[in-house]
Amino acid sequence: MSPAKTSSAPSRGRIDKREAILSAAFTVFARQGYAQACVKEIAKEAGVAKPTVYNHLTDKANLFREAMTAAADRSLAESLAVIETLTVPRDDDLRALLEDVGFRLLKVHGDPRSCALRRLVYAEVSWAPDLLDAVQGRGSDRITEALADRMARLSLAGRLRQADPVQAAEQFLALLTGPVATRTRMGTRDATDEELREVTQAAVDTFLRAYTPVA
Amino acid sequence: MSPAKTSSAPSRGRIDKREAILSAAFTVFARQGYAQACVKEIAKEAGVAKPTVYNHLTDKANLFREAMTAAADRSLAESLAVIETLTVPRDDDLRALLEDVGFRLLKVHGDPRSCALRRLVYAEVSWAPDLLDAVQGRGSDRITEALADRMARLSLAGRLRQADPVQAAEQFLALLTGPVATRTRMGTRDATDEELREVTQAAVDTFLRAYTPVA
Amino acid sequence: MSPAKTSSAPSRGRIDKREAILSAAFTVFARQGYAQACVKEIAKEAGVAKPTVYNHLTDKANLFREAMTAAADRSLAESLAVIETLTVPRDDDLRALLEDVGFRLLKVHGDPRSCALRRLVYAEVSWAPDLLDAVQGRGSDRITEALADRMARLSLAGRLRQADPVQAAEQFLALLTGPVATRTRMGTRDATDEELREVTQAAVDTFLRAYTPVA
Amino acid sequence: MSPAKTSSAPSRGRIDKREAILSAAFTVFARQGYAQACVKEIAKEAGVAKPTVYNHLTDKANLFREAMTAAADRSLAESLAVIETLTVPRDDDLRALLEDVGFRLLKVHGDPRSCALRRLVYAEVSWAPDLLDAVQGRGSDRITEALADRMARLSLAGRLRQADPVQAAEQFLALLTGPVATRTRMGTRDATDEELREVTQAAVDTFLRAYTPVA
DNA sequence: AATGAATGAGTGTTCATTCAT
DNA sequence: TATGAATGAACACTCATTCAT
Repeated sequence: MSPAKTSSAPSRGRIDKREAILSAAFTVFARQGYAQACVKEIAKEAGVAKPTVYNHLTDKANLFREAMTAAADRSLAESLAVIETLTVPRDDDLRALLEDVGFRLLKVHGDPRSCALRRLVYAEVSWAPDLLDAVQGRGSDRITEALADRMARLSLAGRLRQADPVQAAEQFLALLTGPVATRTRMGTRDATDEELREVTQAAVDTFLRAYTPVA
Repeated sequence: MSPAKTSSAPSRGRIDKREAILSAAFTVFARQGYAQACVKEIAKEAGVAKPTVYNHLTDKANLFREAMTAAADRSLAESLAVIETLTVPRDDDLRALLEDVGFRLLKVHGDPRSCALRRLVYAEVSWAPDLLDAVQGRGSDRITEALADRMARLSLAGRLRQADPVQAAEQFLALLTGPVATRTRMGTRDATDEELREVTQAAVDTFLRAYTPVA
Repeated sequence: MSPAKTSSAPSRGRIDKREAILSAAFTVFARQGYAQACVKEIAKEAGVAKPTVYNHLTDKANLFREAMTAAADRSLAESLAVIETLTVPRDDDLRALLEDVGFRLLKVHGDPRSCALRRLVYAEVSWAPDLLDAVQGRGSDRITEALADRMARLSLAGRLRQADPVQAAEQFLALLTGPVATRTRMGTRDATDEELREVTQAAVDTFLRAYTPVA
Repeated sequence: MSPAKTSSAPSRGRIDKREAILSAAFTVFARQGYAQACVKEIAKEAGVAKPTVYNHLTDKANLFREAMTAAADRSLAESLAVIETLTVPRDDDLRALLEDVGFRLLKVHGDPRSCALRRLVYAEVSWAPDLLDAVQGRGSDRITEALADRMARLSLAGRLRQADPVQAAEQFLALLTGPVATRTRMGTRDATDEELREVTQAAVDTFLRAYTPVA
């Protein structure tokens, strides 16, 4: 049997290799930053020869961009999956639901790969401003929008007061991630689940105090 | 007679030159990032020869650290000066005061040099983790603490409800800076004063809804 | 049935492909020089895949040699065809005949492909000295010899004075091509037909002054 | 005593090093051609480190140009010195004088460095067309002009017939160098002095037959 | 016989750093 | 003390060449 017949695709090997390179690239870039990372090391990490990297991805800069957007897509998908679960609750326990969603968002947000992604964008945005369109455009913005959608539904259902849903979403996210950022020393230290719970509870508490309908 | 005895300090020329180098270094690092910046260009920007940079600051890495901490000190001082003005107001207009302080904090936070500083810390923290001690230690942490002090006083004065002042400070800052970060695309776009006002008002509004005493 | 049996030769497709590769190679080598030319581009120009080039021609160096000798053969044939027309004229107009032959030799000599060929030989002769055997051996030398033959006949016929026919041929060619070389800036600029006519007339004039029988 | 006080110039070391590099560069380029030559080898030949080459000459291409023009200047100076000696002879022996000048021009022309220079210009002119302005402009053209000046004087003195002096110069040079070029296989083989004498005599003979006044 | 994919070797160029002045 | 000059190490990128299909 010839190797790599794991899938039915005609040239699965090529795709696998490309993805292996992108994944290795993200790992190395995350470890060393863009400029310090050298293509040779990325190639070694991916188990291919250096020119193969160039065959597939043209350029160090392009390699960087592709690796970043791939990582951003992964990260976004996880966050959206969490937000998906924020529906209008049947029983009265909105607080528990928000805490659950908030906690899981923080877990995704604090995931090493997410932290590395944010750090890299921040780091290299000055010479590659299109990273923002590729990463923030598919990332934070769409997260805020998705969350705003759910906030709007909660308002319509009378579970939150009438307010700009985008602003509510922004603030909910800010209350979650802001405090965590300082505590994890910008993502260089892991936060314990207890810390995350604590921050989540504080965030949800403040959020509900500000957004619970008065009636 | 030695040159440049224009001031009373024992060797003022030396100090001036050192500061010129540090300032030039921050400018260049901010423009190009650590790895892309080259000492030659920093030296040119400072108006000295390359070896002079080494005479004064031993190392590229050390030069970076010194330039960063100097910039961090400047930035921190500005923020603390703003927080200084957050006293317990005599009249009833706490909201106006918070909005004023918040707005000015955002102005400092959004200053190009502050943005560059944050970006650089984020960018290079992986290989220079002591940057955080030097920058965040003297920066965000002390800002949060200083703000927490004032929050505590407002609570004691009955102007805010009883609550953990550190948490209140963290959340106040988060409500301010979180939404601004996404809107300015991580500091790569300037925010208009109107945007800043709007975010400030929303932040203060939510903050007061959550922290006004119930009585 | 194998494809491309349009001709009677046993495997005409193969020959066609080989010639396509050689022609493409000469074009690319002429455009970029040996070292700067890359096999990939030659393959693209020939409309085949890179390994096909290797299948047919083993090596870059060999590809070069084959392309060069093919081009040299083409060029030589043209020159010889011109010299063929230099017969002993029946009427008295030797001058007109020489001018005609000279002009047509210059046209062949100044043809872009001839210029490129000369440039390439000159350029790469240091590492591929056998190019000279392949190109000059079949080129200039045989041209001189062929021309010397006709000079000898003209002497025998009493139309030129008694002299070493090889020397006469050499000098005739030198008087033609020498002045043209400088004027066309070594073949990088085209010479107008007027310029060529002028040079030819001067060459023939000098030649006839020197080689007309005294009687 | 400190080293390199051989001359009075303030920074003679720098100039020496630059010239050493240029000379080494010409040697290596002549041996290997532009593309095959590698800067590392040039540096080794010059006895300096590779970056020193870049400090002095910026670029491989620029290094090439500078080395070529320097060599062209040397070569031109030698030829002009020879032409300088072609004055109107007092006695009747114009033939001997022309043979002497012609022979010495051929020696210069056939000098290994001159041959290498011509080969390199021919080789690389396609990507560096300004080489022609730098080399032919200062080279062949000025040689032709200088020789034409002397031809004009000889005509005025009645030693040559009235004729376009530029054309006479061009043809004289062509009659000398043309035959030599083929015989030395484009400068890859040395010509013996006997061969050179022979060619010179033939050239001068033909030239005088064509340009001696009829009277 | 022809190709897509992969590779090892090698090049130009940059830059932090040191030394002699 | 400040500098011009020099260097060693490193890196992005290219290309001729080969193998499996």
